Amino acid sequence: MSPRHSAAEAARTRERIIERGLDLASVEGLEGLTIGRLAAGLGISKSGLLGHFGTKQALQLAALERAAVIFNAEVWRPAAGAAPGLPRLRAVCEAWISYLARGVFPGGCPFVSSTFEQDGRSGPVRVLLQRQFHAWNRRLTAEVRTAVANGGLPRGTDPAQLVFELYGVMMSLNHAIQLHGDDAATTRATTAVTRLLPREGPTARPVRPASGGKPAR
Amino acid sequence: MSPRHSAAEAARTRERIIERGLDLASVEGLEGLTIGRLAAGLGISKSGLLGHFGTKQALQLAALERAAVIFNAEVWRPAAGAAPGLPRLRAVCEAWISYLARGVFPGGCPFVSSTFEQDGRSGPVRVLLQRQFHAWNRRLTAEVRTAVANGGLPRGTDPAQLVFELYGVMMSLNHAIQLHGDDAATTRATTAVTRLLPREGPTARPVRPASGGKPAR
DNA sequence: CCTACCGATCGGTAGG
DNA sequence: CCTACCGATCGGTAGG
Repeated sequence: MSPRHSAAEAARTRERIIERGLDLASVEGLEGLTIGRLAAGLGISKSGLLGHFGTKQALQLAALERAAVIFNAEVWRPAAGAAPGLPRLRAVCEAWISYLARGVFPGGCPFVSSTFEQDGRSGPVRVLLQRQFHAWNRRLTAEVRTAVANGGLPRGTDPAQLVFELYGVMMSLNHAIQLHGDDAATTRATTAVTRLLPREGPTARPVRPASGGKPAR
Repeated sequence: MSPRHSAAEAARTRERIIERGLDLASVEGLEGLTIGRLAAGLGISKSGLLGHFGTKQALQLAALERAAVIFNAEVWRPAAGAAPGLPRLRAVCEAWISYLARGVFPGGCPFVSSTFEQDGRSGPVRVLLQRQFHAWNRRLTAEVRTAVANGGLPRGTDPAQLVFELYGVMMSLNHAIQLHGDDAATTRATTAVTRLLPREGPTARPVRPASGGKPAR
């Protein structure tokens, strides 16, 4: 009657696969997340591993979903207690920088590695990545709008512009750490964020479209 | 006496391989630059292709060297005629944005795709990438110093900080174009550069380390 | 969860 | 530049 392995054991194995797979993907990319290598690293057979997901693609999707959970726990949750608007934005960026600087994943942020790997492809993996970036975009943009509404950021601030620049800071930081091992970049990222999200409030120069350029949306 | 194919013909074939290989690498990454696929696309045999380079790694290195030549022609050369310092920096950034927006490579800037693919690996390809980024860093940093010296940028500007942030703008732009097909990001990149490299000169707020942070070198 | 296997593709070599 | 081939590894399946 009882199976050789309980459902709970099977679920735990599945967790281990995703965890290890995500670490592997952060280093080797979602394509380098090969079933054979992952199975060998876990001490199980390829078919045993594949039984949990069916296809490599399903494993890739599961790894991305898990990455989102961890990113949320590392970057959003620590900031959730801060006051809405500018304080929360600053807390998010601080946690974001810390997440990159501490090397939560051995190969850096898996979303960064994955996006530049997958952007030339098509299919469900790319689509999921797009949706995940969009979701994070919306969250940040909404928080910027709140900051503008409650006076934390100057009127005239372009939310999409600010989010675009914050992304840049984080990608540049990820790059500096991963390619050059340059820990001084952490300080630079903090400096850049401080200038984008000034403490001083409404008297600071607003982040808005350049005069002459047509406003974005 | 005369070989079946002249040295000139062989050299032209080599050029075609590198050209096509670089396009392929910008989409699939330097690892996805497989000999079989590239050979099939060019209508030659795998061994015929490999004869020009010996190993896949040598092909990858040749592709990266070629990428640097093209990047230089696209981004540095158009700006070389501008006055040293701030005008040249602005011209470089304009050309850089244009290079990304025009889609000179089908998969975006090959240095961006490659750096996030290779940063978890080791070996000559990663080392070359590091050297290429360092060389470009030095060039930009020197130009920033010139701008500070001749009054184009405010005293107290931290060159490494400014270069760090310019990289971020370009990576964010590459990401927005390649993953989201978001052409509005081009305007945002221009806006960000305009704020980092102000027209107004010495009265603008300097890009320097945040107070409290130790100055970066 | 396993062993045993499939066809396809990988980088690379031998020999011409 | 070619054909013909190598061992290794890929994602995945059959059958238990």
